[in-house]
Amino acid sequence: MIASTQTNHPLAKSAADTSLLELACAKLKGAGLRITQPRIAILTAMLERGQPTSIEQLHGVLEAGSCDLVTVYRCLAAFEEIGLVRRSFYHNGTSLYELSLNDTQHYHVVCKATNRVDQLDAETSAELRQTVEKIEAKLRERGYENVSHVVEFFGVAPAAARSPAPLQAVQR
Amino acid sequence: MIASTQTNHPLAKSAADTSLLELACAKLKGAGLRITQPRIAILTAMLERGQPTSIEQLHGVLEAGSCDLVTVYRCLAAFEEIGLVRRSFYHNGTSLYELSLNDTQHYHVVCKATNRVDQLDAETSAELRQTVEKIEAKLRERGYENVSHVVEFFGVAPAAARSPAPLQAVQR
DNA sequence: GCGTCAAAATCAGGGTCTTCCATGGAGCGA
DNA sequence: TCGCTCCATGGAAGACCCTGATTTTGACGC
Repeated sequence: MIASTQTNHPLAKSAADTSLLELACAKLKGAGLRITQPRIAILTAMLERGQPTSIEQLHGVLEAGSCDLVTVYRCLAAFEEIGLVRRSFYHNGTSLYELSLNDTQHYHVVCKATNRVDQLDAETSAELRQTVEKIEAKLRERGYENVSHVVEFFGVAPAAARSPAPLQAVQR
Repeated sequence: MIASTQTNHPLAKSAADTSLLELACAKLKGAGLRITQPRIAILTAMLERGQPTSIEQLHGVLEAGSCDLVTVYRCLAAFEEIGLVRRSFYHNGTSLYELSLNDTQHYHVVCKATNRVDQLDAETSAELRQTVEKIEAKLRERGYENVSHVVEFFGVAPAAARSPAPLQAVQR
């Protein structure tokens, strides 16, 4: 269950993260939502993680920073509502959340054994995205509104990548 | 709680369904599983439904036919294990199950408002399948085993398609 | 038919998520 | 800067979904 292995980055939040945080706050404001301490904490945690994260994991990371579990649920629901985060799934159906600040969507492979999340390579992602967007366009033609999608790959990761639990091996 | 809204198909099981049921039973046997009344009831219900169905809905349909909810859970888990059913998701993350007897996988659009499930047209499905299979092949090259995927589209269906038989919006 | 053992029923429990209500604090106007 | 107004949060309780453990039933081989 991915214990509290999260590496506490000793380095301060990078400048890039900070600007992304501001972007996220702007989105919040734009949607008429308030900018509060817990929300900033959640967004910061997601930025630092940089990969799909379960609510449980998020709350674990935030424990030091004081934020109720219920609040995490509510915030993520709100964020999803306004399109600030995207939801994906583990193999067993648990929800994962990921920031969607830059509009390029990433696609993932989730290890069925360890729940480690890896990304598809850029070229493959691009091709997939193209196909998916074409389909979404067709759906809109058929009259569907507010179209979205979930694409997720699962598999048992090769032992080499699985064993050392490097976590964070993959980031944007 | 999904009232007894399920349409009791007045028509008897079609011949096609019967032969598919036999095929499913053969798969069960092949996997070393026994053929039991509840399992047949579940399979029959899924065949009649012919589209992704939640466990709750399945149990609702089966109520007349006497099958415990726990049994439905376990049977579907067993079926998924041997590849007899495929799992997909609602927009809210609830699991849906669908028989996968013929090896051509269907892709769906789920209405965010009513949870009605619709299929993509054949051509689009085929194109998508091709892309996805290519990606899965790449993943296997990278060392992933037991590769699978979930692809799901969501949207608010056009009113025309939405109004008839709104099939109980599932709330959590 | 009979025995064996997997599968189903039943009961109970854990964990996840939601709801409720009182309180706090962000944002806004004066 | 101050105070007001709601939205957001915290905390606890509880609903719901799913899973184990154990007993009972019944499918299958002989």
